[in-house]
Amino acid sequence: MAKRVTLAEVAAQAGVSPITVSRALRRPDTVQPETRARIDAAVTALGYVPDPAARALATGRSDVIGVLIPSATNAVFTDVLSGIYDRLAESRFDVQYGITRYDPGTEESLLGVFLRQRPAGLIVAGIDQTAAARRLLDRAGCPVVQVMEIGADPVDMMVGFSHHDAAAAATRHLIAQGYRRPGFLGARMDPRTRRRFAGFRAEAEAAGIFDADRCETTETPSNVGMGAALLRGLLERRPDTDAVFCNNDDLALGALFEAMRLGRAVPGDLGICGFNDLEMMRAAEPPITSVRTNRFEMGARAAEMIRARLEGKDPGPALVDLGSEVQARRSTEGPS
Amino acid sequence: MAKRVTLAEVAAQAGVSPITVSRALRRPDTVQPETRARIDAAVTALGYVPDPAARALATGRSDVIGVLIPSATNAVFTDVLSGIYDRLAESRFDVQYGITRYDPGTEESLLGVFLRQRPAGLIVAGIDQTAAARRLLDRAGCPVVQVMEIGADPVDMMVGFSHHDAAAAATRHLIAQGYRRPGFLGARMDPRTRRRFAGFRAEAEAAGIFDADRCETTETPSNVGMGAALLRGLLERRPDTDAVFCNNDDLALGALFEAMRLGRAVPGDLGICGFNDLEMMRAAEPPITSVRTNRFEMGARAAEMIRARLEGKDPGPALVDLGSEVQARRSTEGPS
DNA sequence: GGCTACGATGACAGCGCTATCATTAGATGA
DNA sequence: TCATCTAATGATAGCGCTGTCATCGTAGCC
Repeated sequence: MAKRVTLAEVAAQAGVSPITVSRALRRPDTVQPETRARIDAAVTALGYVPDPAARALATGRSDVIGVLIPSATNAVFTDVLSGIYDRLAESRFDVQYGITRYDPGTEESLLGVFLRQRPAGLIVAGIDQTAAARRLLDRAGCPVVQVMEIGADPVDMMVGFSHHDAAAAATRHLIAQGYRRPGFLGARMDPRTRRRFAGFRAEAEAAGIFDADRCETTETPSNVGMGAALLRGLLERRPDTDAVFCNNDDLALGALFEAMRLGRAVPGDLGICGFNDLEMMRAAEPPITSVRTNRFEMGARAAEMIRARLEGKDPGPALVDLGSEVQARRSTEGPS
Repeated sequence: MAKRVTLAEVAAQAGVSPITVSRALRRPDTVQPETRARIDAAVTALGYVPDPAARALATGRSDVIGVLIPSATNAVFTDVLSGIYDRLAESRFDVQYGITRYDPGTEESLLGVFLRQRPAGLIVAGIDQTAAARRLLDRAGCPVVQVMEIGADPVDMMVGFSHHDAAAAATRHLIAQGYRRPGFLGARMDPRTRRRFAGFRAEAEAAGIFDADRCETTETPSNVGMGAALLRGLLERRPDTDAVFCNNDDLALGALFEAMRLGRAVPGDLGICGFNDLEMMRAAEPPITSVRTNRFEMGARAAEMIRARLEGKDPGPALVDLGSEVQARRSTEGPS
């Protein structure tokens, strides 16, 4: 256990009072250059590092930025996390995160855990907090960014994109490519998934080709095997389905493998479109069309907005739409 | 900002002194049942939650368990993280994590960040710390668990498996299946990757079929597209290669897609074996052989060991080998 | 009955830092 | 020259909790 060096020891070494050291560290411009130099020398000589707990207690404020995400294994959220981390790594802030497991109740209680630490800022995924959680956020007393989505009535700031519109664009792409009997594969029907489904449905209905029987969904978590299972189920019921919009890329990959097993040519017999545009979509054979979302950027922007607010700079607009774009690839080149 | 309820207020409400409330909360068996009941009632009535910063300052110990992993997006580490999280979510401990980006220097400095918080415990990935980091860990003054690997000379506790042996087993499997000209694909040649390569090499040499020209590696990060590129490169140089052991599943998936593009039948013309056994391996077409490692369990055990130590229970053996096993699937059914 | 032993509770101080206000020295101007 | 102001620094107190020791009351024992 390295012995702790206190402010007072640094002060003694530098021949000033502790409070001056504190100031020199936090607002260097308020102490005379030569005093500061002496203090800096003492700090490095003794290897002083501030005690975050003591600071938190004295200021009633910690340097923790809390992040609430539904899952630690879903690539979508880990990409956002990376973005956050990237912009906070060199700062005085620490990231602490909580996993909600897609459960609003868990989110609510984790929010309590974070709040009692008086966090410097809060980043939460989505816009579907419970009423109680919403109330907690409203009174958080720190910058709050909702990520992943945009919607009306932000708690504070928001950076994301419209899942509805992104799914609608993907559906339009399928239709434009000539597919006329598109289906939908979805797992873990969380609020974002539902909005994507709504986007698919709206666009399919507008084209007069929506068929509820071509929508294969499950509440269980999403993975590649599930994509295969869902496609199999869908094709058993509606063998003439000529394309599928998959709620995410894992499902799309599973659908591709299942199509191979069933001897359905992609894209000739079956068009496949994913969502999120993970790296593997581009590398697949055939390469799979997907909807690119800017996940890393989302986290990065959220972190930047919080930092800007905390450092008194201009955080820019409170609502940032990062958009999305369909990455058209061979898997949706059109029916043969 | 929800106003903070202090211990003193709870004490007043319950008609006892603050210190008794403190005791009732931390070691309930040391206060009389009825006193405790009164205190509990006051706590719930006022919605009291302890201030972690004040506690940390008073005890010189925080409830933070620090986790150091190389990457937040690599499924391997997020699975470990999930395991840790799973066993700590309901406890008084908070997880705080740092990303080393596979850089020993970053690991060292992050270690400093954690240590100054006087963490309750530390979990670090791997056994390849710098000398300075090693020294810090030795003096950490808290339980330390190294995860992902096992090796000689643990800092404190260790839970993992032998990457060398796991790779050797996979290689033996390829040979047993009849492949005689196996190659190796590797990206991001970190220490674990190198040990896996060593395992492959040892086994191939033992069989008298090692060929350095069949080893295609790169220092750049691993992904599916890279798997495809590496296989292409390998086959250009050694077209008669009849199997590949891929350093991870992303590479294996990329290799599968590339084989499809090149018209090489898997497993007849080319056997493919991955590493980690991510879910998608089972769902692929053909299903891909891979080496199962117990990542979630690894995190879970690490967390349990730390908790046991902190709670004065028996943490069990300090070195836990979780092993690994080859999951044989169609992709290595043997050459045609 | 008087003593010890022990369990339950409380008083006090202090963890390391910072907010607040006070003080000092130096600069400015009539 | 003296009053006035400003910048730099210091003294004091306290953030909310817990370690340590003191105190009190009661059971147990001869």
